[in-house]
Amino acid sequence: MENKYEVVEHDIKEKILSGVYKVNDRLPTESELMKTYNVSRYTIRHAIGELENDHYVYRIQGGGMFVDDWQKINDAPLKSKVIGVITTHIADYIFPNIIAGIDRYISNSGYSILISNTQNNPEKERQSLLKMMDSGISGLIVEPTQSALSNINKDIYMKLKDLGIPILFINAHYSDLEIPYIEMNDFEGGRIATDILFDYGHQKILGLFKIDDSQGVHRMNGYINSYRNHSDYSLLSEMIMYQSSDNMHAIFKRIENALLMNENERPTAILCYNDQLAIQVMDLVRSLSLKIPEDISIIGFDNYQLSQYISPKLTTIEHPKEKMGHDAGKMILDIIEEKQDLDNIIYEPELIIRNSVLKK
Amino acid sequence: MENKYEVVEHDIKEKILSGVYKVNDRLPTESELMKTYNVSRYTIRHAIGELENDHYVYRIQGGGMFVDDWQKINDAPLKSKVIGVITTHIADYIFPNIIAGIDRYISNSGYSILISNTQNNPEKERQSLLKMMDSGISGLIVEPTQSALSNINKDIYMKLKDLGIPILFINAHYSDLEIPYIEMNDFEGGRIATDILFDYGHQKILGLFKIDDSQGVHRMNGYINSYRNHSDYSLLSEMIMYQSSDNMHAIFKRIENALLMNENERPTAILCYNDQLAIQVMDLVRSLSLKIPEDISIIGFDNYQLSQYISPKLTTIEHPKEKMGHDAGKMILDIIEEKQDLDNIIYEPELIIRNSVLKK
DNA sequence: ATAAATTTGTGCGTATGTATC
DNA sequence: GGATACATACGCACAAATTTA
Repeated sequence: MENKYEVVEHDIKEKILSGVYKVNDRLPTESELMKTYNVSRYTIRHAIGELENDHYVYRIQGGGMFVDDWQKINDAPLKSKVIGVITTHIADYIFPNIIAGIDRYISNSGYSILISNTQNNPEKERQSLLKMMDSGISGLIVEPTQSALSNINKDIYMKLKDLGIPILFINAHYSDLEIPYIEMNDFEGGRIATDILFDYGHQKILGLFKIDDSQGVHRMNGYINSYRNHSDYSLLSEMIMYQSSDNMHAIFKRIENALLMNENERPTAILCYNDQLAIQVMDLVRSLSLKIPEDISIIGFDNYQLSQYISPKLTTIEHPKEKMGHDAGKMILDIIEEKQDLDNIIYEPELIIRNSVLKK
Repeated sequence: MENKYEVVEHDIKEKILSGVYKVNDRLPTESELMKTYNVSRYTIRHAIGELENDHYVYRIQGGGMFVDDWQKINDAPLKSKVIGVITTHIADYIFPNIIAGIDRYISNSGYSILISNTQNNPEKERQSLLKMMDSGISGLIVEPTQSALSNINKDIYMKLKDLGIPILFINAHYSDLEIPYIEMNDFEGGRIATDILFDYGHQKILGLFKIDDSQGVHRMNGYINSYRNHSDYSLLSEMIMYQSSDNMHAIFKRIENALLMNENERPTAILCYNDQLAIQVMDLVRSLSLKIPEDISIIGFDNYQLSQYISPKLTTIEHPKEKMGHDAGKMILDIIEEKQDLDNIIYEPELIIRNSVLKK
């Protein structure tokens, strides 16, 4: 049999849940409830006390009793309104802009960002994924680590899908997972960057590509495609591929060797995997007493903020950054709320012409 | 005054916490407690009821009252290993470096960062704090918003302290809260930056200060202090104070007017609140066909990454950024794990001399 | 195995304290 | 200041579960 206080408790709780009493509505006074249910004041207080513990009611001495924000408080531990974001770096390069774009969108819906970085290490990516899984996130945005290599964390991604946590990849994706993604058309970017160099009369174009992420591979393939359309030269001698695990000192030594060839043999332009590399290469070129762009033209990728402040200003391929973050935030919330997968987004590249390329 | 039931509650709770009553020990019966504390049964039941809600005690009808496994239950929500970080911006200026420094330290201990920004708006700071409170974070690092103005969120900070969530301020602190902080010695920074301009022979130094955060106020006071030591000129005509809510167009107009005075009257140097402002001011100076540093010398604050890439390279006061983040991460984990407050950290300023200041 | 004693749970009446309107 | 409403507190009675004789 239900106790008296339980009858009162359940009846009032039912009225709150069904909307008869809405959030911050004032409940009847204790005296009124005593008459309504024909019980003592103790019983009313006991019943309301239970509801107060469960955060359905709050009481103000002298003021009255009110309906608490039970939906928010009860949902909080389940639907924490947190989006996990895993990127290779947090503070460097274009990542702050991407993260800011995500934040700009999702914070309007009351979401926060739980951030973690992988430092380009798949083992760290794994640890980040496990942490995210424990943290009760509502969705996850990941920039894959070494996306061109085999994906050691497939099991975790599958597990997250099983748990009903939507995932979205940005910048690149693992081809063996059916997970939506937002990225650049990097192949096309590599192609048009190389095309413009050929159009400007360059014939030997050194390509520098990091090939453990798929951006680098696609950019390289675009470069190769353009090269095949414009030139008879063998590619191999004019392309340097590297992985993030490589000793960068040795890579720069190889670039230096290419630049130290005699004037007829050496490249007149360098296509760099990204702006970060391009800025380092510019320092190297200058240290060899070569001028940019008179002796060597340089193109980068991503339109890193610094690119327009260095001298000469760097010609580069645009990366949407903030917009990508914004779109990623929108897409992950759409998936969370509509529970439906949406189409991938691919941005077409756009060349930003500045002063690091010479028209011959 | 403490109510009777609170006296009983606290006394029993203290005995549980101190180990007089251990987990699953049987407590004295209600009758015994009535005699011990010389109160009614109602009061005993009220006291024990509170302890039951907080999971310090469980009761078995007919069986007795026992000590609950309070350590496990109370620690569970704290186990989230997440540090909240609230800053004015996420992607801009020096904040990515600070955040990266925090991450570098705390990720080694398995912690993640839950990030939120205030866009320099105290109301947004409030929302961020409330979100953090709901998210079960273990600690909180906050860069105060408009720290020189009255703090509308004191109640939330107090609540967080009550919940046992350690808080740490960086860059500035609210003076009406006893919460540890890590910041620059901004007064000294303002002083030495102004000193060097006087040492270099400048006599009229325009000071530009944002005064709704305490960094700006301290830098301004350092400037004033140096000015008093070096000059007879009235300060007021050579100092512009503004708040983030001000129309920056109007502020720049005032700077322009100061620069358009005839050569004997106009300032020969400008001390800028931070590098971000300094870079904008440099554009303004150039647009008036004045040369830096030949006509106008400029000093900023914070050693923003861009400062060494622009032309001329900006002379500025160092801001530790990554180190501050790192130290903040270490301090918040120390507080969490050792449960003891530590001393504040104040970094002494260091002048970085580049090319934006002329020795006259 | 049963009954009695013990202990907590439910419930009422009353009185006084204190915050709000 | 007065009326109202929630908070604390005491005493009593009976119910229900457990322990003990």
